[in-house]
Amino acid sequence: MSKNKPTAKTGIIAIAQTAGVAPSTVSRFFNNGQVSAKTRIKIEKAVAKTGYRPDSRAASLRSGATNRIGIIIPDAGNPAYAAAMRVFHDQLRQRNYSMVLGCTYGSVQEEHKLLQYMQQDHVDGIILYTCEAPQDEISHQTLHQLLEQKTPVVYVGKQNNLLPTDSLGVDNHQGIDKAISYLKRIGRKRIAFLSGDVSNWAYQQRVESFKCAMKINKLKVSAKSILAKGQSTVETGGALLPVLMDKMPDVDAIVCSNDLMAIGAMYAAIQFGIKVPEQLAVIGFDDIQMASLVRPRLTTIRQPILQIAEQTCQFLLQRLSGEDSEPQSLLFEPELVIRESA
Amino acid sequence: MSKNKPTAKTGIIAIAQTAGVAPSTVSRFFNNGQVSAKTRIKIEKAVAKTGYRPDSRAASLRSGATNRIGIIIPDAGNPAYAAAMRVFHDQLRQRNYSMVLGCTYGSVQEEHKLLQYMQQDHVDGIILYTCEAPQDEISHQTLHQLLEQKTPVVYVGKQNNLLPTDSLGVDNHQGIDKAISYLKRIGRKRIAFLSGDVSNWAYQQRVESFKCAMKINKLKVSAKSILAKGQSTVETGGALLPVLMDKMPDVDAIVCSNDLMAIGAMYAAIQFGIKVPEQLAVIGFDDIQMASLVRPRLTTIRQPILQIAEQTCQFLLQRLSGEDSEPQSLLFEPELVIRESA
DNA sequence: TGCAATACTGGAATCGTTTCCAGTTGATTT
DNA sequence: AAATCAACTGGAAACGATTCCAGTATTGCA
Repeated sequence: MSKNKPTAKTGIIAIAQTAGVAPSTVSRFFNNGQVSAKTRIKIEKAVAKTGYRPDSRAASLRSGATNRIGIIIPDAGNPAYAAAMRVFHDQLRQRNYSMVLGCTYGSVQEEHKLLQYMQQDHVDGIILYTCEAPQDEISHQTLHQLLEQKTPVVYVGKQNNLLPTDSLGVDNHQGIDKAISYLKRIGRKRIAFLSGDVSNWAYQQRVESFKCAMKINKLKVSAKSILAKGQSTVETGGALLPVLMDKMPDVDAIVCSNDLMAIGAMYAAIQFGIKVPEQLAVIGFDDIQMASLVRPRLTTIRQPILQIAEQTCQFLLQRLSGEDSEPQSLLFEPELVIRESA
Repeated sequence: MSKNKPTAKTGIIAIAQTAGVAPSTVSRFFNNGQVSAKTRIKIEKAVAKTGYRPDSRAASLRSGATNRIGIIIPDAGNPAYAAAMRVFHDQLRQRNYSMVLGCTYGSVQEEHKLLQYMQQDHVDGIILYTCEAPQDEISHQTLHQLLEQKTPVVYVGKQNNLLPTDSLGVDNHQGIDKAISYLKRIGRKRIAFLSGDVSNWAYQQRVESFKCAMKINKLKVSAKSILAKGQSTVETGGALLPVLMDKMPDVDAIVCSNDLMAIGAMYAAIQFGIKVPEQLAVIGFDDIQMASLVRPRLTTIRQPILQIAEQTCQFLLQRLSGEDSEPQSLLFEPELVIRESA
């Protein structure tokens, strides 16, 4: 008839029992709360014996915080994003956040699914290199809920003026314009634009900027001079070049929506016996490391990738520490770095 | 004196109340359990009204499964790992797993911390591109616990014969040997080896393999011919080349522990006016995409990166689906792909 | 119409923490 | 020596789902 408690086999309660203290005390011990030296030793002994570690799910269920940051990028294989990832890692890990990564590969649906997942998973914050154009708004409601439950989201690549989020990006229009002006200045007139899937809004915007910049510079732009399909990779760049040459044989310059494509296109051109930059000037976008490693070195529109990534963390960390000011927005100026390909 | 329940404001209970059913029924609804058409509609309506989504933390606390896979790699910025990441993403997302990424940047301590974190976070499985050499075993106990609580871990890059885990990797020794033999065949004799930090076991092993292969090929290897420091990047490769030239001015070939370093070293050499491959042959390791994009194209020891990554998922998914067979181990054969740099 | 089998459903216990609230202790002050 | 205060501790109620068990409709079949 003894009323012996069934001696828990697991968790903080087990530790508490073998240490001879209350569960709440063990909890305090782990959360740097104050415990007397005596109990500290007792608990340490019990922990060492059992190899116990607290279950972060239970902790976060009760406390609310997960110490997890969701990061959504289009493609982990693109060096531009990989470089940003490194910055995130350095900044976040040291503050004891872990990162949940999702890649959209240009799919707006995937982007939305990822966002939903992260909502259910209750990440503490989200960094979003979005693909979604302002008009589709597929993810709008999810984002809205996220914000409502005080999960900070920072937008990289576009501004979202429908939602109160921090955002930052690069001035695509200005970048493209610098490239076109330069090309015109060196005497190129028949300029084409190569882009990957315009399902990625940033790329779509660059296409628009191209049209616009051409107009401003009083250059002719036809349907034939814009190609946009496939993934934004070296391979696609290489594949698109011959179809461009076919449609527009007299082209004398191309600018691409990113460096990967530019490199692919440039090498394809060279393989066709076209001289770069003499017969064909090539300009990329991003200035990834590879741009200065290819031969001829790639002239490109530089985005301050690292700087953007750092500022992104800055914004996020501010919100995470409870700051509740107006949403901030930052637009970086791209710079044309002239190397050998144009 | 009415005994009115306080009408929950949140969670599955709230939904249950507004739909007029029991919490357990709502749970069944979300887990594709069987619910009658009538209740299904009621619940759907309630869900739509409130925008409710289940909290995966609570779910996983009770059910055990998190649907989360931990991935630990040395460096997300290295294209070799980025390529693998893409494979993981494709394989795992489609099975509804999400990925928690950690980068160790060659730190064994960080590797251990990441592992501990993942244990506390109760990931369903772990893919580990380990840095740790067999002798340090810093993470051994954590790994042991993980395995004990039935969390499958698959090792990439080394075998761990102390623990019952699946593992796979590439035969470093064979790869290096192929390179050295080839260099000897084309008449190179004064061969040096450039590596990044040997805190990464794979790189350390490649250094050893180099010494060994030189011996086998009856070539002289001195302390001066092996340089190993810094991160395994293009920059380090570039920085190490001049110090090598200083120590060993008559060197006529170098092999590097990865492509990034090889590319850095190669360009640095060219910049010094050294002709590649005539005066200096350069061979890399990995065969990342960049290898065929630099000029001269890089001769390198190819690892079947994608194939390894796919097989890794295969192993993991098998374990995840409950398979309990003997640990498997797979060693891939590297292949020397001869291009222009050697 | 009656009876067994089947399909749903509700209630309560549980997962492993944190956190609030109310003691208990021991030291310090008057 | 009584009173005040801080430091520490224990107990119990959350957090939000899942899951078992038992109970009630519904169906099929004779």
